[in-house]
Amino acid sequence: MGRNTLGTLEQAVMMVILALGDGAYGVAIRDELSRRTRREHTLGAVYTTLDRLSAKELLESHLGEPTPTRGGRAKRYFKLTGEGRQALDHAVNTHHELEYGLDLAGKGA
Amino acid sequence: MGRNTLGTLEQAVMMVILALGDGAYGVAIRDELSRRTRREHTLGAVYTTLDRLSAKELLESHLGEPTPTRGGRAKRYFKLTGEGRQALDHAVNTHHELEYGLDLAGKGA
DNA sequence: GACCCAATATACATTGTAGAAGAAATATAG
DNA sequence: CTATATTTCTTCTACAATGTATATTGGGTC
Repeated sequence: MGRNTLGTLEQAVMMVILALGDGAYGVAIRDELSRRTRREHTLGAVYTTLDRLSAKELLESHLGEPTPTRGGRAKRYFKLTGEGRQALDHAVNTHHELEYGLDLAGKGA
Repeated sequence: MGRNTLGTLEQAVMMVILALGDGAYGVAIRDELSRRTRREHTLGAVYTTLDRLSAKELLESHLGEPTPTRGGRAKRYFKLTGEGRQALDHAVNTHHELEYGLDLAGKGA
C-alpha cells in the first residue's frame, strides 16, 4: 500500500469531482474548479491531473454517449475509486490536523 | 503582485510555524510537522521549503543565540510575513470553498 | 468542408523529498 | 591548554513528482 500524497491541485480536482457527482467530465470539472478556486485553470492542466490520478488508480472513468448538440462529442466521466476516496479523506484530515489551534482567516461566507 | 499559489508541504510548514509561534526553527518545525502529519519528514525537505518560502518573501527569519547545551548551535527562527499570512489565508479559504457541500470522512478531533 | 466541443500529447516550471556535506557549539583526552 | 570527538543545526545538491500552458488530434453537427 503506497503512501499516496496528494498535491494541491489533485486534491482540488478530486473534491470537485465529488461535488459534481455524475456529470464530472473534463470541461465541467475545469469550470467548477475555476469557480470554487476563483482562478482560471486551463483544460490542459486539468486533464493532465486527471490522467495522473487515473494512473495512480485514485480515479476511474467511462465514456458517455455523444450529445446531439453541435460538436457534442462523447464525454469521459470521472469518479473516485475506493482508494481515491481514502487518499482524499486522509489529505483532508491532515489539513484539519494542521489547522487545529490556529486562528486563520475568517470563513464568513 | 504575483499570484502566490502554495503547495501542500508549503502550506503545512507555514501552519506549523504559526502553531509554534516563537520557537519555530528547523528541527522543531520538522518534528511538529511529522507529528501533525503522522508521517516522517526529513530535515532536508523542510529546509528546502523554508528557503523557497523565504525567497518568495512569504517567510522571514532571524538568528537566535547559541544555547549552552552540547552542540547548541544558533538556531534560525522563522515567522510569516504579512504577504505570507495572506497567501496562507487564501489557500485555506480556497480549501474550505472546495470542501463546501461535501461529506468527507471527518474523524473526531 | 467549416465549425464546435471534448480529449490527448508535449514541454517546461515549480514543488516535494532525500542524503551528504558544512558550520558552530560543548565535551573530553592527553 | 589545545586538539579532536561529538552533538546540534544548517546548507548544498540532485532528482522525482506535480503544476501549468499550448498545440494537436478526434469526433460530432451545420
